[in-house]
Amino acid sequence: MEAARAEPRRRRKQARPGEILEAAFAEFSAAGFAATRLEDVASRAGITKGTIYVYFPNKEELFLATIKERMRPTMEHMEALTASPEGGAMDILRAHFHFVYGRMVEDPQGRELLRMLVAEGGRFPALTERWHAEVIGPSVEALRQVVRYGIARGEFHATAAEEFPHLIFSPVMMACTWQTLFGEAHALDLARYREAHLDMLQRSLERRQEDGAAGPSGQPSAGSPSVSSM
Amino acid sequence: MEAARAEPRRRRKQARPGEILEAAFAEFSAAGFAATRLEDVASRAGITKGTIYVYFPNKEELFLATIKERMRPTMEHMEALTASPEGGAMDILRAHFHFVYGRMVEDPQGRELLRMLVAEGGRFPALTERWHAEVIGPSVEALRQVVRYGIARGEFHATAAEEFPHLIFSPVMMACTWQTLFGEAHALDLARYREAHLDMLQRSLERRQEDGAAGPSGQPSAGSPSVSSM
DNA sequence: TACTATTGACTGACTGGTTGGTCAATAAGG
DNA sequence: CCTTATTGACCAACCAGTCAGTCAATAGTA
Repeated sequence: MEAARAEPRRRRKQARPGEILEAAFAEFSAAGFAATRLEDVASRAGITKGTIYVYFPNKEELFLATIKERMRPTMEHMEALTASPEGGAMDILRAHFHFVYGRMVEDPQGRELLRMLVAEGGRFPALTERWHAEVIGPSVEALRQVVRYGIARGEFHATAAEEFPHLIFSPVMMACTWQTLFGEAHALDLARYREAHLDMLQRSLERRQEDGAAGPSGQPSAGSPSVSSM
Repeated sequence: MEAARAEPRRRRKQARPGEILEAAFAEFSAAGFAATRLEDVASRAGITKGTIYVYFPNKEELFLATIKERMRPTMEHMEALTASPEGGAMDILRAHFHFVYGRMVEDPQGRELLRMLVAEGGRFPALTERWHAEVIGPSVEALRQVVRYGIARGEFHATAAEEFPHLIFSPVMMACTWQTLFGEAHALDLARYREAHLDMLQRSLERRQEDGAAGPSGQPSAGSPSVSSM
């Protein structure tokens, strides 16, 4: 434990918080908030317990910081998705879910994040609210915009998915949870699953003859209308 | 603690285990396994900690018993669903999901059960495996049978939902989780949500002209994408 | 009916181990 | 030297699990 101290001591101050957060994420996601021992977090980060308290005031704040750290990249993607759409609505969904599957389902840390938020949500209402406000809410709203856009341009029919975009997102959540819980023994073939998801989506959203014409102009094949609202 | 001893002391032996399980469910679901104190379980059940150990060997077994107790009714429904189907496949799905929404989404205890299994699954692999073996696995398989039945009778097209019935179930899970986490501040309108779910399902499963014939004889026409079983 | 003996569900004080959090001492720059 | 990041021994609280003892309800006796 005393060997391999090549790092200059002063510079560690920069790196420590990140190292601690990384170790904390691993420990928290393995054992949950209550059952995680700070001594284990410390030893995983290559330090001792006391040092954690130099950078974080207590266990709870460490936990919150850990979650926030992992939430950031997904939050950034959400902003991009909300930007004004162009091209086929189904293509936008395809691209979006490609990112989401990569980020949340295939990446074990993404899955763990979801699991932790579900598991500990009850004890950290502020965290849950923040998650909703900054990730989930915008995500639902962005999907709703895409669906609206698809309806407006005559690509989609007037689907209930406009009211409940949750429906088109839910298979992602299912896959996350499934892989986390049963992945060891009963793993899903994620590539095929994702394609199946998108196929179902297309079939349930696309407009057909019997749906009649849709769109503000009344002409389905008109140019792409903008979705500037909100 | 000494007043109100109307109950005959001897007869309590019958009722105690059930009372303890009920109290334990409330406490475990509120705080999680690790953070739950047996003293709180006891006082909620109107007894003291020692009495718990008369009926359960330790905290872990109490937890397992609590979960198993709540899992039983759903397990029984699964067996019914697996019975040989008749009538419209979509009608069967409708009836099934009616039960499932009532049992898992609208009932707070049903939601809590799911949340607990997700939250503590990592620390109780045996429980997770049992849940998969007795509830989830059969449920997926039963849904698959219904989809297959629908395809065979020409009601559904050759859908990828045959390989991944998870897709048609996933909105239930989403609703459970959503209500548990955000239900306080951002509740879903469950009646509308369920109808939206079923509408989407119907649209994505039903056979259309361009899918070609796929009658009870089981001969899919050329060109129709066949989903190889398993 | 009255009195006593026995039972066993229940209690609650106790223990042994664990862990969040503290802080004086230490060691590594500069 | 002085500064400061880090340590690790330490404390106090907490809690799962134990067990000797209590007492209400019954069974037995006369």
